[in-house]
Amino acid sequence: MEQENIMDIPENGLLSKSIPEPSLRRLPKYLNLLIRLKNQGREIVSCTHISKALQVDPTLVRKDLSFTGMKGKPKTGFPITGLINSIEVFLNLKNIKEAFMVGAGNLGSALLRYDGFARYGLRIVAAFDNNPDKIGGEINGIKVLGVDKLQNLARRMHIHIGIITVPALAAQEMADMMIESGIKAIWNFSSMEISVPDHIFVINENLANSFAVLSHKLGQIQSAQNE
Amino acid sequence: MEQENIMDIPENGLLSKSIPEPSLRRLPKYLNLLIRLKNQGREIVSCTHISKALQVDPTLVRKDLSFTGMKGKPKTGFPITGLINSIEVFLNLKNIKEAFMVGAGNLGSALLRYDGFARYGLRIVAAFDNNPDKIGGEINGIKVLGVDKLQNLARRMHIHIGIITVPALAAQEMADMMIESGIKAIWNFSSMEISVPDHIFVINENLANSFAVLSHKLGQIQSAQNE
DNA sequence: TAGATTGTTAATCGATTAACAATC
DNA sequence: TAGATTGTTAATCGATTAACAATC
Repeated sequence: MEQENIMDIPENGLLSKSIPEPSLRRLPKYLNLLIRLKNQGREIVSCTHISKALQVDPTLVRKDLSFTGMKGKPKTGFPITGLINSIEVFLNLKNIKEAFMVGAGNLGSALLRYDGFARYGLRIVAAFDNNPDKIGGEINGIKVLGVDKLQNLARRMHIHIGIITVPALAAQEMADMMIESGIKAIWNFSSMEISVPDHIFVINENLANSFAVLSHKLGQIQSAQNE
Repeated sequence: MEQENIMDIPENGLLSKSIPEPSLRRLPKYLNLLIRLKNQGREIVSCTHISKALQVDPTLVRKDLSFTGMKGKPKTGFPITGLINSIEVFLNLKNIKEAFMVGAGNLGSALLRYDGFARYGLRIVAAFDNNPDKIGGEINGIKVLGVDKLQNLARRMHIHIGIITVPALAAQEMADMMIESGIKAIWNFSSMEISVPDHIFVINENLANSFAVLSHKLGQIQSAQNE
C-alpha cells in the first residue's frame, strides 16, 4: 500500500511543515512592496525584481513565496494581484480579528489612534485600564473600561487577541487573565517578558531591548572611527 | 614568521569577530532578568539559572555572556553586579546618547512621553514636525521644532541617532536628511523600509509587519481547532 | 574530595545560497 | 528558437546543541 510516508501527505494544516520564522517575517515586506508596485500600475513581477528591491536572494524569495501556495509562470513571473491576495490569505489578514487592549497609557493610546492596523484586519474593540480618569472615556472611538470587566467581556465576545501596554509589574497578571478568558495570541509591549502555556502565541515587542541593539551598533561604529 | 593568521589576532574592534545578531538580541533579556535578581537581593547567578528562567540552552547563555568579556567562576557562577555592568558596557548603555525624533504624531508623542528609555542612555533632545500647531510646543519637556531646523541643529549638536515616526511617504526623505547631517543610526517606526548606505545602521521597527506574524499564527491555531 | 559549574571543541540542525533542469 | 524565469535539489554557512575536560 506504500503508506510509509503518510506524514508527507498531510490532510490538515497541523501536519504540514510550517513556514520558518525568518520566511514568515519577510512576507509582510514583500506585501508592502507588491502593493506599491500595484499602485504604480504594474501587473507582473519577477522574483529577480523583488530580490533587487529588497536585497533578498532571489532563490529565497521564490522559496518564501512558495509557502503561500502561489505558482509563478516561467519567463513571465507572478501576477501582482494574485500574489498580494495569496500573501494576505496566508497571513490571515483578510479576516477581521477583534482584539482587547489592556493599558490605555501613552503607548496604548497611540496604538489605539493608529488606523494603519485596520489594513491588516486588526480591530481593537475595547481598551481596559485601572485609572478612574480614563474609565468611561473613549480614545479614537474605542471605549475604555475597567480592567475588572475584561474577562467576562472577552469570553462573551470570543476575543482571541490581547494587546498589553501596561507597566512591567502588571503584565504577567494581565496575560494570565487574558488566557483564562480564551485569548489565544498576545502582543506584549511591556518590558516584562511574559510566560504562557504552549498553546498560546506571544510576541514580546520590547522596544527598549530593540533600542539596546541600536545602542551597541552605534558604539561599534563610533569606536571604529576613533581608531 | 608565522604571520599567515594575522586576521586571527585583531588589533582593533573592527577586525575582531562581532557578536551574532541572535546573541546580541538576547543580551538585553539577560540584563532585565539580572536586574530583577539583583533587586531580590541575589549576588551570584549561574548560567543554569538564567537558562531555566528564560528558556535558553545553558551552553548558549555561556557563549552569549562570553561576548561581553565577563568570566565566571566554576562551581559558583557569575557575580550579578559585575555581569550587569559588563552587559551594559557591551551594549553601550552607560553613555548618554542624544537623539532627534522626526514626527510628533501619535506614536512619536507616545515615545517622547515614555521615560523608560532613559535607563538605556537614550535622551531625545528635540522633536521635529511640519504641523504648525505642533511647532513651538513641548511634549514631556521636549521642544517641537520645524523640520527645516533639523539638519543645521543635528550638525551643530553632533546628534548621532535619528528616530523616524513620520508617515510612510516622508520616511526616506527624512532618513536622507538625517544621514546628510551626520546621523549614524536610525530607528525607523514608519511602515516604509528605508534604504541607507552601508555605514549607517537602521532598525526597521514596523509594528504592522510584526502584527502580520501574530495574525498568521492565530490563523494556524484556529484552523487547527476546526479540524 | 565530590560535584556543580565554566568554557571549549565537535556534532547537529536549519536557513541561505548555488547549481541546474524544466518551462513558457 | 533563445533566453528569462521558475522551482527543485545539493552545497554551504552559521547558529544551536551535545560532549567533555578544566576548575574551584
